[in-house]
Amino acid sequence: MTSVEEPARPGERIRDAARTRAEILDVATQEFARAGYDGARVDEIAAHTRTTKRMIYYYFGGKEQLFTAVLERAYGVIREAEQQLDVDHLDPVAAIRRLAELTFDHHERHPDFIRLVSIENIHGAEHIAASEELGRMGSPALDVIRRILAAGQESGLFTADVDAVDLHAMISAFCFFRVSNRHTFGALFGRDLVDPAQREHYRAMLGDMVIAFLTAERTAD
Amino acid sequence: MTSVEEPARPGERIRDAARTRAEILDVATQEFARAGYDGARVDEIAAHTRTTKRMIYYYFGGKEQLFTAVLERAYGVIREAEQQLDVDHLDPVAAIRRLAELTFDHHERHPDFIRLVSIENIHGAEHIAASEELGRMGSPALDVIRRILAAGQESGLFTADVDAVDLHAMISAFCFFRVSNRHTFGALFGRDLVDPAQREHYRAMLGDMVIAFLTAERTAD
DNA sequence: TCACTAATGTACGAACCAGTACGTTAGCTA
DNA sequence: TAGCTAACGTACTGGTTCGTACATTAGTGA
Repeated sequence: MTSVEEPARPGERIRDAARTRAEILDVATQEFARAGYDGARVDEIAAHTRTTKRMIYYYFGGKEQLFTAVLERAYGVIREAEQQLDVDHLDPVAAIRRLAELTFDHHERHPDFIRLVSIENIHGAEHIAASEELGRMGSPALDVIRRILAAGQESGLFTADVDAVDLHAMISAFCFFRVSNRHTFGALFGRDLVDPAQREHYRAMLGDMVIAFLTAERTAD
Repeated sequence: MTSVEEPARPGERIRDAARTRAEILDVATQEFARAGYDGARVDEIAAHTRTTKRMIYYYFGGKEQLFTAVLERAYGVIREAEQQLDVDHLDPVAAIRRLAELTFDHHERHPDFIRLVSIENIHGAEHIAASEELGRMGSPALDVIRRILAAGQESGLFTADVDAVDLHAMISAFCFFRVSNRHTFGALFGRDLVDPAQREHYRAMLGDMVIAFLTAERTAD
């Protein structure tokens, strides 16, 4: 995230709206991800900031809107990563694998994002619904998938006639679950899905799974 | 769940420890699944019960232990379903598909269970760790998968040499995500993954995916 | 340089909420 | 049938937590 670090001279009151706002967002992201929406404490967020609780209400209006802003930024980050993806020079099989790995890597690097999304789902995605920004912005990943699928299906490489949204769900499911359910899965089955030593194993497994699905001979249709 | 419905004659105080305990568990399951751990209100649980808050503390000790008891029962339900599964008469391919469908069906029928597990993950699976019962009981599904995999790999039908835990993770990921992330996914991509009209579609997709993965020709090894 | 406003800080209130002290009664058993 | 205990109810408390009223100052534009 875009953490702001400025040498705060003690006793001096420096005014910087953008910095204060950004700092609140940074800390709020951590706190919400740590404890969930209701478990998060506004006072705790303020305490980890160089400003006071008053500023949270000044800039965001309330806990609810703060969480929405946190979500907006977190989704913005993954969208940026997706936009940077360039797979037009790859053949469909390699392109799909690359895309899947991007999702895999992003989810692994941003467990806070995963937690925020889990939390938002517990609350019925009401903050996304309340956010204009989140409704507006589409998904670059979906566009990429659409193009790869079209190419793969046209060339006959891909036998499955899935649509982009479903394929995105399949990829996301694997990547998301690995991080989101790490703790219960580990406690129940004694295997840490996010163990760094197993990282390449699962990354390959995801690619193999998606490619196998897309290229399998259909027995009967 | 095992809801208990007894005609409560008004003004009369009927004593039934088992019924009271079960009723608290029923209501607590709903309340925790609805609002998350910190969002859930002990008073609210009590209010939807024919008894009082005092009884929650009498039987369970506290909010924390109540949530643990709720989790224990929820996991018990899926374990029972898994134990009923009999796939020994099926060939490996059909057997794996049947097992995947069992998970699919259970997750779809028990969204509360999914929410509880999501909530438990937000809290680092600390309640599972604190529960003797949950640590003790293994997973019948894993045993089944192990047997099917062994048969499939021996007969040469399965080319992938996955292990049971990983395959279980793959199946669970798809089934879990579909329910757990229903709201954010729906809000962002405009597709309801739990739409009844799409049920068979996703159920087949899951089976196709798993079978394709297990039976794909490996290009290089 | 003066005045105005955006930005910030302090102190507090009102509601909420987990947990408990204390009192009561149903139903079993000796 | 007496008495004992498991099962239950009422009423309250102490701490917490979101939110705000009110006061203050930094920086900017006229």
